[in-house]
Amino acid sequence: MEQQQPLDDLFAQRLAKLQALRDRGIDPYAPERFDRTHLATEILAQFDALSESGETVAVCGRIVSLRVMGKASFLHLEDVSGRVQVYLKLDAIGAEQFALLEYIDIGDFLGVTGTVFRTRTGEITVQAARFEILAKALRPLPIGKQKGDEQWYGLQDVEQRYRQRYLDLVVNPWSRATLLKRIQVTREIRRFLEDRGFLEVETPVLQPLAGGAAARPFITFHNALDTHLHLRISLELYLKRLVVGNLEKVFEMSKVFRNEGISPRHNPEYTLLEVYQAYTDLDGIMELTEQLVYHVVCAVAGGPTFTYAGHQIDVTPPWPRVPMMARLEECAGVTRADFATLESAREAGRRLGLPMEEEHSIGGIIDKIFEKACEPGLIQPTFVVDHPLELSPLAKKKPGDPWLTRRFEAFLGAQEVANAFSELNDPLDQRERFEAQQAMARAGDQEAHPYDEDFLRALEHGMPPTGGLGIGVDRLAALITDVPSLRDVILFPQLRPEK
RNA sequence: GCGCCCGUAGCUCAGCUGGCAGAGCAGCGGACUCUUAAUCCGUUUGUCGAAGGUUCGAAUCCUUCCGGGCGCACCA
Repeated sequence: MEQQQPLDDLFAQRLAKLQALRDRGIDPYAPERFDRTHLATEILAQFDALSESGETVAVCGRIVSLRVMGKASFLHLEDVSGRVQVYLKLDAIGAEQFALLEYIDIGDFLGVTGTVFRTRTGEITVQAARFEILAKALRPLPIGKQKGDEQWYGLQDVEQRYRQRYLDLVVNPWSRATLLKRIQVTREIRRFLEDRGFLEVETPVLQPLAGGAAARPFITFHNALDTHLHLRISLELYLKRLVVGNLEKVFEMSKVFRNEGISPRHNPEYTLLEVYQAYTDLDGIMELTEQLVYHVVCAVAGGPTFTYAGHQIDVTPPWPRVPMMARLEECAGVTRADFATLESAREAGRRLGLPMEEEHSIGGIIDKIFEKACEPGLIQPTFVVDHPLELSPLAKKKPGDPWLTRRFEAFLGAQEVANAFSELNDPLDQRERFEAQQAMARAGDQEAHPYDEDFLRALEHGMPPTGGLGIGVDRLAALITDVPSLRDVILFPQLRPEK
């Protein structure tokens, strides 16, 4: 802000233009509103009627191209809908306005009033009767030039695209389209759930204990309370408290925070959807999940199929259900007997060429083997069901087989997009699970679930049978939009701070 | 955290077996009243990511650091 470094030439030139405008009594930052009659694409769509009636239209937007000639000029204005060409002719706008063109640049905002016509070369164009500078840009817009589908120059630098996303949005239509689709994904999720009577709720981001998932939290400090607080890593435990409170059908779609590495598949803060429905079970949640994803894909992709990484993926329900252990035997040749003891489990992992030195839990080994051996093949939507108890401290045990739980993970494009279970509502069992997690924590597992006495108290007041669902919204959006990195569907992905 | 790759003008990029830092676009000046990658004439622009080293001489070679991308690890 207070930097006294000499401004570079481009900036100085534009400051001079700003001053020149002000010297003529025009302050580009003075206008507060411009009442447009049509968006750019509306001009194009309604051309016949507009040109026939000869009515006056008013359009506004950012200048994205500018071709100045001696006594006539063309430019393109871009607004939220698209682009429309504007024709400025000396005879039509007068010498005084025409002279102002000298102080206008690509990137400035302009409001134009005029009539609609078609140029000799066929482009629908607004011929200006007058124009108004609505705001000036002091820095250059790194916009490419465009002819048909081809694009020259533009903004390629990945870091700049993420740090200065506003430039990416102005300059790269494909990036804007992707991000708008991501916004559409969250909107359609809300619409789907609200239409089915789910209440959208907000629960604490700052929590005394961060539970509901296996992950390392961010820890912050509250001065007045003189206490450390954790940024939430999931939404689960507070939403279940609301089910205890008879809200029955709730969801939250909001940020959670995990203190882990950053990669194309991981952002430290990401958008998680969690849904809880009382009086339904895992199978009810499977149907809900299928219908939800089907609805979102149809709305965003225009039909039940989309392409991801070269695969055509069809999300039309129903999706196949496969038990986790059966799948493991199929693609890794391991059975439950291999997981009888920690040592035999490690041995099974080593047979498959996986490093096992760090592994200290059977569940962790099962998870790792599944991830390496089975996930790559799960391209079409698939429910993997019946996860081992050790991996699932918040899920009900499977009746008749307490080694397993009533849980599923939904895979799509070889990625886990949903995780759900019949929620454990037995407070005594839940207490035992927390104790087991505590033992794992003592054994060195930094991501073991914390012992949450307050949550147990809520369960002890009684929670109805409930099905719960979690969906990583960013990953779902990345799949539907066929982008390789989460950063492409997050407006401002996390980067190391500059300097 | 580890490994590999990248960083040159406002933008997109050449230059990299060491020898005067370049092109197109943007900008600036001029011509041009239907252009559209406007065209034509002229022209400016650099801490070559930073610091140090080798060398008569470094954008180029070496070291360290900063920032980014990808892979691995952790995870969703």
